[in-house]
Amino acid sequence: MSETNTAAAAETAAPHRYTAAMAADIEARWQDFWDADGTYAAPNPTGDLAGDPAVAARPKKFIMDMFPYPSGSGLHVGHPLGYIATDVYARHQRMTGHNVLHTLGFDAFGLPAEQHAVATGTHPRVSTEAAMDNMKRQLRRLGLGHDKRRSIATIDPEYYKWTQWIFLQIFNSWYDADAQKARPIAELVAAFEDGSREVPGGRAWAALSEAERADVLGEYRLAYASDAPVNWCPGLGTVLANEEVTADGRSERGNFPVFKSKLRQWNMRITAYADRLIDDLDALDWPDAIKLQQRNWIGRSEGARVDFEVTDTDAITVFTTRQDTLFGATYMVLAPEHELVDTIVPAAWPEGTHDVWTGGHASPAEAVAKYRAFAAAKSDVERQADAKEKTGVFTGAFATNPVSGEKVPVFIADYVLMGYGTGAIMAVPAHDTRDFAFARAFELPMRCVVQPDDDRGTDASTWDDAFGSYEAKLVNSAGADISLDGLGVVEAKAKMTDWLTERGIGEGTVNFRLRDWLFSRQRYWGEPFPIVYDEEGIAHSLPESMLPLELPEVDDYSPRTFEPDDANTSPETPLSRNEDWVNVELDLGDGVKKYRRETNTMPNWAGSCWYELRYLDPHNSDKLVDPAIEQYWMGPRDGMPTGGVDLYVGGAEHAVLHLLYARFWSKVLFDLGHISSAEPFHKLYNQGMIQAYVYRDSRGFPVPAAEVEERDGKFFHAGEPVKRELGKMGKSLKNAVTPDEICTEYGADTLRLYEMAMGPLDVSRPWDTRAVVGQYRLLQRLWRNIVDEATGEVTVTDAEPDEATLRALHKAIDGAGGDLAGLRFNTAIAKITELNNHLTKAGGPLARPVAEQLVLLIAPLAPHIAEELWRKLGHTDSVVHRDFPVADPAYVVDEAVTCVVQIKGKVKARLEVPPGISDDELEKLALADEGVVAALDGAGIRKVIVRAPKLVNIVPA
RNA sequence: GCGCGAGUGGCGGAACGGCAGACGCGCUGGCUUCAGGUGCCAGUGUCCUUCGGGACGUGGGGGUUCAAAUCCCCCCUCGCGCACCA
Repeated sequence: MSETNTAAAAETAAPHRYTAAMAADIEARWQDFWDADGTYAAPNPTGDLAGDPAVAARPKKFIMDMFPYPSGSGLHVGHPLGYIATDVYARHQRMTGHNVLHTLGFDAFGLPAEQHAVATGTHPRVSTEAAMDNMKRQLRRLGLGHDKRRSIATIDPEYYKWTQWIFLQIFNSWYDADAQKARPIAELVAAFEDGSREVPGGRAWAALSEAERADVLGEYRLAYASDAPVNWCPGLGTVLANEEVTADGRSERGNFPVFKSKLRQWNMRITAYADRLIDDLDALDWPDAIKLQQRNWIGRSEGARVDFEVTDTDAITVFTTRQDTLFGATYMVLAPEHELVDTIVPAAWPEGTHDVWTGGHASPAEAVAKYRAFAAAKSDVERQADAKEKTGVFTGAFATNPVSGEKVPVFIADYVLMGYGTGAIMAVPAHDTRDFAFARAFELPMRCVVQPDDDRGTDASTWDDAFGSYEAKLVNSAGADISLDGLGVVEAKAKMTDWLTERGIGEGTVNFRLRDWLFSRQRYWGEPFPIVYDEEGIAHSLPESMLPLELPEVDDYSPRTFEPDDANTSPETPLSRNEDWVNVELDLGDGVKKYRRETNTMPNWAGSCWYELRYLDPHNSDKLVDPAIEQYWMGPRDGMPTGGVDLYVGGAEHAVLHLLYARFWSKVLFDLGHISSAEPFHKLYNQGMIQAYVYRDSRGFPVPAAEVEERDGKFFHAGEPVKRELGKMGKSLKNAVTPDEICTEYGADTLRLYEMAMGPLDVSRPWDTRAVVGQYRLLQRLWRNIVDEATGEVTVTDAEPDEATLRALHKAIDGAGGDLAGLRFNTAIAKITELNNHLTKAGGPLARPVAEQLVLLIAPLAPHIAEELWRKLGHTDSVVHRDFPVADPAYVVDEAVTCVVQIKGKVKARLEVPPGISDDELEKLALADEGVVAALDGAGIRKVIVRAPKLVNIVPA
């Protein structure tokens, strides 16, 4: 259908038919009304957003979407799926006695906005604000019931003042491992001063210089600068967090290669919270898949540290989860970057060193140097690609296996990563796939120490792969001081750990895959760090009174980018070009001094780490959020021990980025007493993606989907056959459909219904513009059931509704109400449609209560038409705050139900019976039924199963 | 490779272990209309049918059960996540 057709229909059809033009008029009027009326304002218990105390006294519901990134290309119909869903849910909750907070802000700092700005030559603030205005217009057209007073944008200085404030809270805190919580750094300083805590290094606090003190504190702060290797992406000109690097070593944005580079960067000590981030998942109502992803990302491994002596003074410490296999450790591997490598390498190869081990090099020093250079030159991409081929070289050194006393060779190899564990492993080739492959390549001995449960035997040299099962018993594991033979893996681990601990050569320990969060970026479009450096280079935090530290206006905001493949480059921060801003004279409490500002900016995750809190109290200039307000909306309560947002809807792609960072910040703020909920989001729901067909021509290029014609199941564009596949919706695939065009064609209520009716919210499914008309017809029939198309007058009567109609009505109320509360919008719509079809078929004017309940029933889904009909029915208030209909149980059951009579599970007869019929009575009726008697054909009856009133199953003898 | 999740008409999808295919699209026929479109009414899983009805049917194979789309085992296909993490 085209726009002209709809317009033509409007001319020729009945003058008061529900058309796209009428929908547009109704929708615009009610959107204006809601804005003017403040219909969706949610009252706070106190402060500038306090309101009706009766509403504020209700149970609260805080319903949130993952806020959008203002993209220059605007929205397609896939974007608002989640926003419509939360809006429908919020409206239903509002109609069932809740004080509902529902709003939407913008996540507006970050790379894409900056790239767009660079590409178009406009300042990111200008292009971002234009994009936000456009998106606000598109979203308003959908009739979303947002409390607009609470909307925020992360780029507003009044917002990022508090992002900076939280950064300073984190900077000025340390993690007290004994108390298992963050505490102010001042308390640590006090403990150092009074000697209640020993200063690392053993010197007195008073004896340390200011720089030395800063270094010590840097080891404790939850936000700290360090020189650790980071992910450097020359193509983007910035460093990236681990979470922003793909599995094949490329940047998630832009797909450029990423290199490991030692650069001084800011980090957040999220690893201090690793245990709590795992443990607290249990209390959250999140999809299991997301919880699992977070658990895997944090990667908690229980195992042991073990020391292997190499020289009289040095030992290699390894982390292993298989301390039970220590007797099978036949060699060791250090990461190429391991600092011990330099000290253990001997001057010459030991007598008779295998050629495979030396790599053909004349001396260990040469071999190691060559291999290190080889490994360092590899990008992460290459390293991934080469994962199957094991490379490495012998260091010339031997270490002592502490349990067998055996001398084992020490290698360096890039399959051992410096960033995990201790950067060193004991290799047990018989029981680890990677060690097995390496041992094969380097002709190293393998010793079986866990008896395989298959028929491969205990001679590991004959095996095809390593044996890693835990369901087996230890063998060949008896030494002078300890024997594990005959023990299961679990017992053997415990025994070995105890033995190591007693000897002081190891201990049980836990390792995490999670690394600290790299928090600085070399970009312009982000929050500046509220940090300055004095002339000694010591970092100082700005006092709260100097916040917000505004992003300076600059002429050149472009990042300095490089050849994507050139690892020998280093980042340059755009802010550093701005000498006037960088060099400042400030009084930080000890007189005016010269300082240099930090010129990195925060990653775009910063603003989204805490925005739920600012929705609560968006205009508070003294506090992040008023405690009473935070307590009301976020505080722990019955059934929700951690507190948090009641429903958070968004895509699953944020499983380990935003959702992990936000949980971390919540925990720090909670520890420091600023908020009452240690978790930001109690219930998380991942909506599926709206997919779209992509049509490609013979060269594989996408052609505009709107211009494709279908003939006999084949597809053509401009006469040429094209291939159809299912993909994402978007401009690049030429298949984007915008909400604007659907609103113009049918109206926002139709769009809302269609998106909700397509299928379950959490499942992805293809968009089909042709099918939208189905929901348009529903609204037309709804309208026609209440309004005379010729006169525009309401047609309801004061006559009593008939029994069948009441039953249809109350069944729909019962079913749809439960479905809306359970986010099952597709079946809710099906039930309302069924009711409406019943009413249409019944014909004649509706009884007033039926019409009114019908309007209230559909109000959460199609709010504009509901408001209009409600007004036409003579009401002067809005449906938004009306009570959702309540089903009368007397009418929810049918007058008569169809009972099926089965013989051996196959339906043979149907009986109309009263719903209250007893099992005995039903069985008699069933056995007396003619069809049943005929089907049984005189056969005896072995058993009869009766489930009154719906089923009888007869099992013949 | 490891770990999750999903396979139901032409399509999107419904089905507390109890009538498979609700609801919608599409399609077929009819009414309205000069006509197209809109709107309205009826039909629409497959096969057979003497038009009463009957048989088969939820990716494939096995099992549990009076009864399986639903629970269990094996296999196939697709999607997602992780991926040298010791």
